[in-house]
Amino acid sequence: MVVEVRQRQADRSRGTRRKLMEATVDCLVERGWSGTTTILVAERAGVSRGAQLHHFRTRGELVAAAVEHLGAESVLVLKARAVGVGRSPVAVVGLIADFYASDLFSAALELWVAARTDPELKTIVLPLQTKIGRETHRLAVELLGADETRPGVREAVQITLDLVRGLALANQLADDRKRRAGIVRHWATMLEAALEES
Amino acid sequence: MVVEVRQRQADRSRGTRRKLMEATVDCLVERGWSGTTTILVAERAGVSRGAQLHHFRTRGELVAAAVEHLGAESVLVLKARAVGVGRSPVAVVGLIADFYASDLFSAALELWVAARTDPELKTIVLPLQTKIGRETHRLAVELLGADETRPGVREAVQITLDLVRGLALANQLADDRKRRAGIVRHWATMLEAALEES
DNA sequence: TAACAAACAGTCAAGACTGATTGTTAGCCG
DNA sequence: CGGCTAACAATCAGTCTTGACTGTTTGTTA
Repeated sequence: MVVEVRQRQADRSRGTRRKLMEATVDCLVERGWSGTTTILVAERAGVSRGAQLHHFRTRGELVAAAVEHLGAESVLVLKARAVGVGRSPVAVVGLIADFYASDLFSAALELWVAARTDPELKTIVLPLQTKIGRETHRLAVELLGADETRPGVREAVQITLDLVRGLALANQLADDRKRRAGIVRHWATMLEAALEES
Repeated sequence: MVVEVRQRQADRSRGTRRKLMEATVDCLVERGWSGTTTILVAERAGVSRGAQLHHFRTRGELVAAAVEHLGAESVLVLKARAVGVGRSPVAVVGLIADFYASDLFSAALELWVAARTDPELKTIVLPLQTKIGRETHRLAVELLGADETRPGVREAVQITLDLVRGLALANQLADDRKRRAGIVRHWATMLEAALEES
């Protein structure tokens, strides 16, 4: 019984933390970095301010946790979507481009930009960004079935990722889907050639 | 005499406004959007708070003016740098990529991201962004000596611009110059092929 | 069952930011 | 020379955000 109850408590605790972290991400998407206040997060999470402060003593702590959460979730989402996607360059580039056009990226972008001028945030975001960047690269290589030992292939994959980030940027202020699709298609063709080139 | 003095006054007024707008851009670069407070801007500009409020009654007014100023300056800077640059794709792509890696872009990015969740700012930034995007595209076409009537050329130029924006993003948190140079070189080769392809 | 710990709720004071109000100076006009 | 206006200065009140503090409920251990 003792163990069970402890489990129940731990579960609840974890649930509350999760709700807070997810509410933080939601706020980032809806209100942006400066609009993400602790009060708003608590309200959105349906958690009292006291409970919030119990779990995350400062805004920094909350954000740090949210960043980690966001990073983990991003990778998961991307991998999940990758299941069942064709291996053709168009499909793969489209997949990644669409992912970068999602709300998750908007939230990440808010953190990214804020981290530039916020040292505390930077120490959290920078290493995570590096890690996610690497993982995304690896996933792209895998999905494309690319052979990185061949000359130019590694660069082509890098171009793909930098390009989709640029496209994602253009998508922040207005719906850029149509233009994006055209560019994705065009780049996919070039990428295919680069991958197959002997 | 009357006219002269009026002129002197008008000059001073314009100078103060300019100082305020430039200080706003500086603050954006150094402190980010939420760190750009009216007080800080006034201090940086060496202008009293009263004078500031005299010229720009609200924060919104100040920012709107700064955005316009930034836009105009960006185009000028880019065009100025373009003078005397070789017409080879490597040189042109490098030029644009370096420009997007400058402080001016950091400031623009702050506004860009903030505008996503700030309707007032959005109404200012969006049209200007469209305009600058078009001008940059035109400039790139001109510098590259590209013939947009040929198939794929327009898309190749668009890819170039979206790519450099993606690269600029990666450059925000850490100095990415080395990696960027490699990608620029690689893409320039692909671009050259795309432009010359009959 | 009594002592204790963890989760949670509500209140409050300090500090920051914005914008409004009031006062001052320089130069023109009649 | 006195009134008048534009530019500028200084102060102040209201609002928002943060995090500290105190109290309450629920669960745990001896």
